[in-house]
Amino acid sequence: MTSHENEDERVVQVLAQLASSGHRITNPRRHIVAALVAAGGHMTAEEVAVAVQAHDPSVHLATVYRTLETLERSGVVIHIHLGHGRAIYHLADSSHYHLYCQVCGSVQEIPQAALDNLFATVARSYDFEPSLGHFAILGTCGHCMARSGSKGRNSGGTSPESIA
Amino acid sequence: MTSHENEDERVVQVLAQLASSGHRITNPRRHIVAALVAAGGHMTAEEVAVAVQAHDPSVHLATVYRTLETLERSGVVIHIHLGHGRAIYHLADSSHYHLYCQVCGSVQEIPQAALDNLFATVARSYDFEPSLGHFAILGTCGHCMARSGSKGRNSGGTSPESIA
DNA sequence: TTTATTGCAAATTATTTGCACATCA
DNA sequence: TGATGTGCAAATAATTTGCAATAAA
Repeated sequence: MTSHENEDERVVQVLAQLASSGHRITNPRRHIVAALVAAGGHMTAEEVAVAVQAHDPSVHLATVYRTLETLERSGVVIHIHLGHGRAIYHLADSSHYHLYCQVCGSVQEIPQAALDNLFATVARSYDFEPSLGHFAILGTCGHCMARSGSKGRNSGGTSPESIA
Repeated sequence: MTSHENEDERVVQVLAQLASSGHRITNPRRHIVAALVAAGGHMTAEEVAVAVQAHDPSVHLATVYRTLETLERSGVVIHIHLGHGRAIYHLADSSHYHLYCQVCGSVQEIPQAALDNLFATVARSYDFEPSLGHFAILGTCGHCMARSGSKGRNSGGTSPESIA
């Protein structure tokens, strides 16, 4: 029950920040924030809708999209793209990047600092400021790598035979 | 005119590879390949269609999509996602990553080798094999960076105040 | 000939929008 | 009360698919 209380607290926090951004606190918004907090992570808009509708079936998917956008503009939610059109949303508590396994669909988070060097290199060498924050890094996780007999089907060719 | 001849040659090469993959050489396919070669780079499916239709208006967008997929399966074309749903296609001649400026929409290519070391590090640390090949690295190019008075609106937070 | 390809229209998927009604501050 | 938010249905945008007609090998 303690985690439950923590969750409730977090919900209140988020709603407070929403309110302080000049937005109203409504029932759909309460449910949507609660769903995000409960999931503790990555959800598609539709997954949010399903979770919310378990509590209140009248909440419409369009409202979920609009609320998610509002939450994002208020800085409490972030969305990233996993590739083929679908976006996933999560609370903006920690700054991290996402490693998305194209094989099993798992999402691993890595601290932003992990890629600082990479970004610095790109910025320096190519006069370009990367912002992977809203984008996942696609690839294959170790699990799937092992399963497929070290024969990664990775669509790019990160493999040895890079033609450079 | 020399570059024209080179282009023609390249078109023949690509069509040959397509044929050797067991596919038929048709008029739409000739035009589509020619468009990709002429553009020398990144095009959306619709841009390809427009270019093709300048030569033969009867070629349908659906055919462009199907041909692009066929070309990709034959290994002569690659597509990457720039973010919001749109995919871009290009010939698979050189292995490179794409730096996509979210502000002006420009795409800069960087050789794959440039980031290999860094990615290898990620792979080692997180047991994950990235394949940015089919994905662009989003961010802001130097131009737009300067234009916006060093006040990057980059959605992630690549900025100093990383919360780690 | 006979199987791959094409054109066209209709279907999908993910998301957005117009609008009249409901509701929060 | 009066602006903000909501449900619903319809609109988009990008891409895919069924199918009968067409063309390559």
